[in-house]
This record gives sequence, structure tokens and C-alpha cells, in this order.
Amino acid sequence: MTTTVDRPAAIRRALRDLVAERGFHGASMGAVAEHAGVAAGTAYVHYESKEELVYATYLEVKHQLSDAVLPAVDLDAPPKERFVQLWMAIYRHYREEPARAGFLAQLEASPFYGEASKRLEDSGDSLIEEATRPDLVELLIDLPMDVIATLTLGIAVRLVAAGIELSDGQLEAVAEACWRAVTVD
Amino acid sequence: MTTTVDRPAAIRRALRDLVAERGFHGASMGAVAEHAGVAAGTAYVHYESKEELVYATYLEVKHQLSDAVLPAVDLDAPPKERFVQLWMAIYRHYREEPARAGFLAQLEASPFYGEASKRLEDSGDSLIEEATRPDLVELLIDLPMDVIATLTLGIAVRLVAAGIELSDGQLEAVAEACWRAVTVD
DNA sequence: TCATAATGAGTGAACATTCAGTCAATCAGC
DNA sequence: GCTGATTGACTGAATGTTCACTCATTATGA
Repeated sequence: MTTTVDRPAAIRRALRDLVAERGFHGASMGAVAEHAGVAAGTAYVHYESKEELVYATYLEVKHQLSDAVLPAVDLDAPPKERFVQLWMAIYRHYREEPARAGFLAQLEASPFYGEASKRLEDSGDSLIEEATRPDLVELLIDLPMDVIATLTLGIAVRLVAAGIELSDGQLEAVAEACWRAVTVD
Repeated sequence: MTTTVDRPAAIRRALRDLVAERGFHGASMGAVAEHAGVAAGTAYVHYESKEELVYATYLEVKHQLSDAVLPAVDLDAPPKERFVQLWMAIYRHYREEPARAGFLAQLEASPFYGEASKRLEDSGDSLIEEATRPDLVELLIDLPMDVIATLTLGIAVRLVAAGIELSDGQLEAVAEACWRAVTVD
């Protein structure tokens, strides 16, 4: 059995964990390499620069979210149920992997974000389009999609990143609150 | 007329602007000093370290918010109106000074936040308690105050920090959405 | 006159990045 | 199947730069 390690993945994971724990200024390439158990130069075999590593890590984290969340949503359920399922699945995904939430929250507030979201678009991340659908979208109030996302899914990331702990009941209450925010009856 | 400059204020402002524009890793003390029009050592006359400067800047930005927002809220208005006034005043304050929103959004996602919010508490920032009041609080759903804040006031900071532009009508729609989120009829 | 503010060259540490060289795995010719 | 050449991931010491911070000196204002 060959136990070849996926070093690029180890390096991305090290960056993600260090940024979540210490911030971008505390995640030097030296620290990242050490945390990943590789030599200082190894990251540069796989990534042109620290910035490229940051973008690659962002794409990975976002795709991991999509991969984990989509199967948890019953696409045949009625819109509101589907929304709550989606919101809860996102929250739970991040709660299980808080470093992903911490990394994301910091990157999305940073100047990296512009370029990062451009690359995410190019890479064809599909979470929102696939999980929402016209029957859900037609219930939403008339606001740009990024505002809707800030009012709903963005909340999940930030609650985990802030380390706020919630019971299952409170969780569902927040999911419902987000739904109330973006719909009117 | 003595035109003595408030250099500590110029230094805080320079840090705030540079962090908003380039992130914490792009706001070196050298750049901050240059941006403030002072020598490299001057910041250290007034602040023990970069970290202390960061905290002082955070407190200033938060207090500037309180000072600007409180007079804009009619404390005798009914709860929902008061909430919408508060939300809009916060949004407008940040929109006029986007660097404050950018700085705050990044700091609040960073590892500085724990210590920063501790210091804010010690400094007695009063915005939320003064502007909310029991008659408003009793209408809110039963969730921790930090969750309520994330669902409402946090949205304003992030919309400005993300550079999302909204018409007055859309703005009011977002304020109403936040109110719907944290209340039930 | 004196205390305090401001300066800016200087300091060592830490930074991102480079690169000559090691090594295991794959491949080509026999 | 065996041998030497080729490859590309990996290493870690070295590079030049930038960093946060210091301090002897000078300027300022009361």
C-alpha cells in the first residue's frame, strides 16, 4: 500500500488552519510549511506565490462546502423547507470544520476577496443556483443576490467564525429568522 | 492661531485607511507613518505597539459610530421605527466613511477581535443599550444578543465593506428585512 | 528653561521567495 | 530483465527585502 501524501492539500490545509487561528499576518509561508510538515520551498513547487496559494485554498474550501451541502438538501421539498435544510447544512458543515469558517470569514473581509470571488465564478461553483431554483427564488424579496446571500448564508459562516455556540433549537430559530428576512407572505 | 495637529488621530486614521484598502498585512507601521505624514518613530511615542494602535483605532471607530448614530434616532418613536432609524443611521454613517466599515469588517473577522471587544466593553460603548430599550427588546425573538446583532447591525457593516451599492428604497427594504428576521408578530 | 513631542537612521528578526542539489520513480535502449 | 538517463517532487540554506521597534538627537511650546 502506497502512502503517498497529497502535499499540496496538506499545504492548503495548513494555510487555512493558520489563517483561521492567527489571521493572515500570522500565517507566514515558513509557518505554513512547518505546519504542513514540508520544507520551506515545497509550497513554491505547487503554487507560484503565497497569493496563489490563498486563492487555491479559497476555491477548495468553497467546493468542499458545496460537496458537503448539496447532498443534504432534498431538492423535491417545498421551498421554505429546502431553504432551512440548506442553511442548517451549511451551518453544520462549518461547525464541524470551524477552521473553514474562520478562513472564509477573514478572506471575505480582506482585499483578497475581489480576485478570489472572480476565480470562484470561473471555476463554476454551483451551490446557490443548484439549491435554490425558480420556485424558491420567486418567493424572495426583490434585492440583489449578494444582499440576499449576506442576509442568509453569510450569517452561518459568521456565527461559526465568531465561535457563538447555539443549541439545535436556537439554530432552527436563526434559520427561520433568515427565511423571514428574505421573504414576505 | 496655533495649528497644532492631532498626530495620534492622524496615525489612527492612517492605519484605518490602509487596513481598509490593503488589509492588515498591507498596513505596515512604515506605511502608516508615511500616510499620516509623520516620522517612523512617532507612532511609538503614542502607542506601545502596533497592536495597541489597532485597539485604539477600533475604539475610536466604534465611538465615532455611536456619536454619529445616537442623535439620529428618535428615542420616543415606536420600537420598529426606532430600529429602522438606527439601522439606516448606521448604514449611512458607514457609507459616508467606507474606510471605517472596511477596517471594522476586517478587524471583527480577525484574531484581534477578542481582545478588541473586551476593551470596547471596558470603555463603556453604549450604542445598542441606549438605542434599544426594553420596549424594543421585548419584541425580539429569544436569541443571544450577539446573534441578534449579527442578524441586523452586522449586515450594515458588511454591505458597505463589500462595496454593494443600494438605492434608498433597497436600503429600507434591507432594514425591514432585518427587523422581520429578529421579530415575530 | 525645561519637559515633552517628534525625528529618522539604525537594529535584528522575520518575511517571501529562490535555487543548487538530493532522491525515488519512470523510461529507453539493449 | 537490466542499466543508465530523465524527470519532477522535494529539500533547506541562502537571498534581499521588509518588518516592528529603538534611541540618540533635535525641535517645540509653555
